[in-house]
Amino acid sequence: MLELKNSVHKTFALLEYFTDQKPEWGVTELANEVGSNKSTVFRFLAQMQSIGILDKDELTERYRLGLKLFELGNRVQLRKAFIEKTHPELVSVAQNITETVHIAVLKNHQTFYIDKVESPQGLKISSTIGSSNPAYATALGKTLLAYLPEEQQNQSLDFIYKKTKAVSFTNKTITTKSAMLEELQKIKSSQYAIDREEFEVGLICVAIPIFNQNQQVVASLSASGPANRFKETKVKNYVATLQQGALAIQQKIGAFKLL
Amino acid sequence: MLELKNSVHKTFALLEYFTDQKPEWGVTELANEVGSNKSTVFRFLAQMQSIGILDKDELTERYRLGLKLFELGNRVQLRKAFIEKTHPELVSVAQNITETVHIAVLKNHQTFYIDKVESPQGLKISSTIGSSNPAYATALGKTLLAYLPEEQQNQSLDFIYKKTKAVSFTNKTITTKSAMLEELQKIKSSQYAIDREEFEVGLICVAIPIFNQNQQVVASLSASGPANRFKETKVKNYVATLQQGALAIQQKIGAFKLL
DNA sequence: AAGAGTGTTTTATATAATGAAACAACGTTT
DNA sequence: AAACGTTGTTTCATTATATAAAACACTCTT
Repeated sequence: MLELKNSVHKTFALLEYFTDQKPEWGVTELANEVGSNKSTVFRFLAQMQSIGILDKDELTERYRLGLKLFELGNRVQLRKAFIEKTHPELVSVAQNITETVHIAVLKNHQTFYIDKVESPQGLKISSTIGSSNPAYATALGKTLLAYLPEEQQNQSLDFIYKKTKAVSFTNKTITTKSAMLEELQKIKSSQYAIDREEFEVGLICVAIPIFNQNQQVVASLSASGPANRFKETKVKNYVATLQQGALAIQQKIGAFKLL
Repeated sequence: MLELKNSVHKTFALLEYFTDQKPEWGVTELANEVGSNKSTVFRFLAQMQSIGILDKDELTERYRLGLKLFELGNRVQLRKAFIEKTHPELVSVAQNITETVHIAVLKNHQTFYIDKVESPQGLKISSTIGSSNPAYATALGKTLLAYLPEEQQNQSLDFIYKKTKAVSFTNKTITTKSAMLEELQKIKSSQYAIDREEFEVGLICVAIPIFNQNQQVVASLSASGPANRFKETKVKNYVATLQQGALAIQQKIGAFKLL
């Protein structure tokens, strides 16, 4: 707060504190957290409340993200142009596979979840649209990396393995650039990626690339669920269904430019 | 711009210009539109771009809403707590009826669309999640008004018909408070609302209230489509299906507090 | 080669943001 | 019931940031 130069940064820095884990904040509470003055934080929150960006809970007197933000988020062209076209395909793939289906893009070297359709089954993966996971530890991310132009791919891998530290989430996580390069080759030859508990123990994910008209990867489509439901034979069927879905999506999006 | 007191207002006022109709803006263009200085607008846009709230198109050099905003919008608890629970029900209702299904709440005396599932048929209604329509001209809005506590209902109707001017969208639009009061009575006795071309010629919409545990209306569920597909007999079936869906949703949301 | 558009940077000036302190309105504790 | 410890909110002199005109850099068009 203190160090941030301008109000735009401050405004959105404050909004960042409203997470799924902590969706509600009081004035004093938030001021202590950000290390800023009570009255300063109060002004920001009150100003955002007055235009609907924040709501104030009448009972608890605490602030939370408001409908205006929801409205703005839904105006983002990504959602309008992309999700509205692709969502029905996710639904039909999910019905076919009966596992949770995700569609994601690469953003800042991370897997950025754009949309999902949840498995009808009780045991399923919980994820958040609009959030990110490390690309090197998910099938979606590996797919997106695999089909990147060589130069870009190299930049991404250097960022992941050189500039930052690739954390080991499980003992199966791929933690070196050379191992990942090998893996990406495999993915390209088999046309799909699989993540066998590389991110979370017990979780398996299968992913397929989605190309635009110019044969560039723009997104990735996946099915994920508990390990016991992803036996070899089933995976083959899943891949086939995902490929059908990816094809249908490609035809719908045409030359769509994502980022 | 000139008149706005603080940066928070200015920031979001600028974002408001990025609509579905005009999703991309150049610096000079936007500065002229808002009647403000070029360099001031530039700073705001550049600052928002630096944190991902805006993206700059590499080719056109123009700004548009960015992924960060999409991310923030998806964090709004409304979406997380409400839509994720209710969406599957919308899907099954839509499959049953084969028309576009909407769920909406009342916000600032308007019908605020939270979620939708589109009709598989070619001819269908296009609407935008996160946008609003006048409550007095839609079945969704009329349902939401009908079940409001008397005092609140009166306030809303006064706002709609006294403080502001109720526009006539078609010759069937209800444009007086007394006529609307009558209509709301009808809705309460029949348990559903219908909009026969009151908002748009050729468009019919049927809506059902959704109550929380305390018997308060929290949302409304609707099916809408072209007039020729909404004959009397079909409407009865639609209402029955919608009521089933509303019931299922009510059980899922419990005491959920919306606004 | 000049002109008319862009987006961007610079700068003195004007304006808004800041934070300590005081206040109000709660519960809780003494 | 009075004192205390919490909240959220308001005030105001001080400080720092936002502002807009002008200049600049760049890309098309003429």
